[in-house]
Amino acid sequence: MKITMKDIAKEAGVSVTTVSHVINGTKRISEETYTKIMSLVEKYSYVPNTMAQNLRQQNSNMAALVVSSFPDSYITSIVKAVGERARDRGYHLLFINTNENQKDEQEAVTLLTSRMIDGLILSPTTRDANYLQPLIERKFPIVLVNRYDPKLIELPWVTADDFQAGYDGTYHLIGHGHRNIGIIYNFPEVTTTTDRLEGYKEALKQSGIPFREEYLVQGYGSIEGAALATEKLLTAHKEITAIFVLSDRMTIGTISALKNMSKKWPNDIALIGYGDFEASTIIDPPITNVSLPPDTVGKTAFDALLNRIQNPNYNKHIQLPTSLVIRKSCGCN
Amino acid sequence: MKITMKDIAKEAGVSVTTVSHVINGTKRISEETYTKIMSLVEKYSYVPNTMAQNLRQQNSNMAALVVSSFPDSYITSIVKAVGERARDRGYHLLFINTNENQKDEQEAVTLLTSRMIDGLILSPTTRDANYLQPLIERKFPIVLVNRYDPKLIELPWVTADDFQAGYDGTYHLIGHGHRNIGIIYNFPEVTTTTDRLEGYKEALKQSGIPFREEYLVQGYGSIEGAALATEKLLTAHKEITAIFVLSDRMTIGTISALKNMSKKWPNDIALIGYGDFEASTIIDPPITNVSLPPDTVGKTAFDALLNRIQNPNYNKHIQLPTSLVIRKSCGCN
DNA sequence: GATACTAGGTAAAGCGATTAACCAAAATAA
DNA sequence: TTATTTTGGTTAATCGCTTTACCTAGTATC
Repeated sequence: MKITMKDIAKEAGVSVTTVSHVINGTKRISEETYTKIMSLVEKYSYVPNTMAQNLRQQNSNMAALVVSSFPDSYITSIVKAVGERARDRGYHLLFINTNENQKDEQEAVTLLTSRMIDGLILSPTTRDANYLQPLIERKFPIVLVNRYDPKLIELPWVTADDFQAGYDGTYHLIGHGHRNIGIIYNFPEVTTTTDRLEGYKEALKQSGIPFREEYLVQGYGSIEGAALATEKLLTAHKEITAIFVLSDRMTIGTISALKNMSKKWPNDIALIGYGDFEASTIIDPPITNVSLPPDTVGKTAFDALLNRIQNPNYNKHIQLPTSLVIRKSCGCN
Repeated sequence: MKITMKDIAKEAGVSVTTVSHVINGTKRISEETYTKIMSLVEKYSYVPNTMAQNLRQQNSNMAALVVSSFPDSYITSIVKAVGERARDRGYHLLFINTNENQKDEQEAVTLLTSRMIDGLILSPTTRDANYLQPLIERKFPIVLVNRYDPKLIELPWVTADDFQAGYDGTYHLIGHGHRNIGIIYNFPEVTTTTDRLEGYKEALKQSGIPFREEYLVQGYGSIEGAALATEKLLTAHKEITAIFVLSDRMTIGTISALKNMSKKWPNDIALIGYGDFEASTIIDPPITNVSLPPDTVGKTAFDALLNRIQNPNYNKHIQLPTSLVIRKSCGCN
C-alpha cells in the first residue's frame, strides 16, 4: 500500500541506511546500488514520509501564517506576499484563517506550534493573546503582522504606522475644511483600530477640533456591517461631512450605504478608505486611500520571522510608513 | 527546553504510558496520578508533538487546499468556505497558494501528500496534472475544485457548471441584441475557460451568429492583463458591443480600460462578469454577473473530500448550477 | 477460601525516517 | 610487505508518541 524506505531497501537487498544515503546524497554510494535504488524509487514513486523526517530532524522548513480578518483584500495580499517570500527563502507556507474567532486561532496556533512548523506569523484577534505566553517562554519563533499586541513586547512585529495613517487621513480631510469627520472601524480592540484612532484624535487636537465619541461607529469588518454603521452615523449626525473608513472591505459597505441614501461623494460626504483595495480606481469617483503596499508588509514580516528563527532574541518592532493615495473621493482634483 | 512526555513521566514518577493515558483519556487512572500529571502538563504547558502523534497514528485530521489563482476574490471566498466547513467537521485546513506556477503546485502537493494530511482539495493549474497519477494510484484522497481536469476522470470534482455559465451569459447578451461579443479569459487551458467558451459558442450557434476567434482575448487573470486585453479587443474590433469577462478580478481591469477609453457601460459596451465580486454593486452602473455562491462550492468540495476519504472509490463529478445576477451593466433595467 | 474480576499501572514494539559509529575489503602509500 | 586510507556499506540508537499485552494487588463472588 504505502511504500516506505524499508520496502525499497528490502527489494534492493540493502539496508535502509543505504537507501537514505542515496536519497539524501549524504554518502558516497556505488553507481550500481545508486541506480538500483533510484529505479525502485521511480517505480513506486516513493516519497519520504515528511512526518518521520520532521520528527527525526526536529525541524520542518515550514512556516505558517495565521490570520483572522480574511478575506479582507488587504490581508489577502499580505497572505500572497508572505507565501511568495517564503517560497523564495526555501520555506513552505501554510496558511490558516480563523475568522476573528479567538478559540479557533488558539487551536490553530497550538496545532502548528506543536512541532509542525519552524515559525509562525500571526495576525492576532488580540482579544486575549495570553495563550501565547508559553510559546514566548519556550522561544518559539513568532512574528506579529498587521496587528500587534502592545502587551507582547517580547515579540517582533511588522505593521503599518497606524498612528500616522490615522493622522494623515484625518489631517487631509481637515485640510479640505471638514470638521465633523465620522469613523467606521472594524473592532475596537485591535491596534489597527486603536492606533489609527489615536492618530485621528491627534489630528483633531492639533486643529482645535473637539473629539466626539459619537462619530465613531463599529462596522465589524464586513460590508453589511459597514453599510449599517454608515447609515446609522449619517442619520444621527447630519453635520458630518466626511467619513474615514478604517479597512478596505468596509469601504464597499460605506459606499453602498451612501448610494442607498443618495449621497454623492465627495460633494455630500468626503471619503477616505484604508488599504487601496483593487476596485478603488474604478469606483466613480475613485476612492482616496491611506495605504501601504501589502507586499512590503508581507515580505518584511517573513524576513523578520527568519531573523527570529535564527536569533531568538531578535524582536524589532517595525512600523512601516503609510502614504496617502489621493483620488477624487476626498474632494481633491 | 522543549518538554516531552518523557519529562512529564519522569517528574511524576510514572511511565510515559500512563502520561499518554491521562492525556488521551484512554484508560482508567487514579485520581491521584491524574491530578499529578495534569498539574505538570499545566505547569510546563505541555503540548504533544503532532508529528510524533501523526506518525504513530497514521493520520492527522488535517486536510489541505491548494490553489493557484489567488487572490482572485472568487477563490478567496472558496478558501474561506472550505476552511469553515473543515473546522465544522473537526479538521484543520492548511491552505497553500501556488500562483499559477505548475512547479510550485507540484512541490506543495508532494509535501502535503507525503503523509502530512489526510486529504487534499486541489484547484490545479492543469497545465500538466500528470504528476497526480501516482497519488491517484495510491488512492490518496484528492478532490478537484473549481477547475477540473477531464483526463483525471478517476478523481471526484466540484465545479460550477461552466458550460451553462458561458451559455447563460452569452445568451443573455444576445437577447439584448448583441451579436459581436468579446470574451476576456484568463488562461486557455483551464476548464473554467474552456467550458465557458463552449457555452459561449453554443449560444452563438443557436442564434446563428458565427463564432469569431478574434473576439477571444487573454487577460492572464490580472487586472492589468484584463485592462490591456480589453483595450486591444476594442481598438481592433470597433463592432464589438458587449464583453463577457470570465473571471471577477479581470472585470476590474476591463472596467478600468473602459473608463480610460471613455466608454460607458452598458450603452457603449454591455458588460457581464463572472463570480459576483464584492464591489459589483457599488460600481456605477453595477455589474451583472454569472455567479455561483463560492460558499456552496467550498462546502460541497470539503464534503466530497470527506466522502473520498471514507470511500476511496467515491468519484462523483459535481457541477453546480450557476445563475445570472442581473444588474445594470448588461443593459437591463 | 478458592476463583474471578477489576483497577491501576508498566514494558516494549512500532510508526518511518536520520545519523553516529563501526566494519570489512580493496586500494594506496611507505 | 606492512601500514594506512578509502570505499561502500551496515548496525543500532533515536525522534516522541500510541497501543497491545501483560502484571500485581485488591475486591467481589459464591
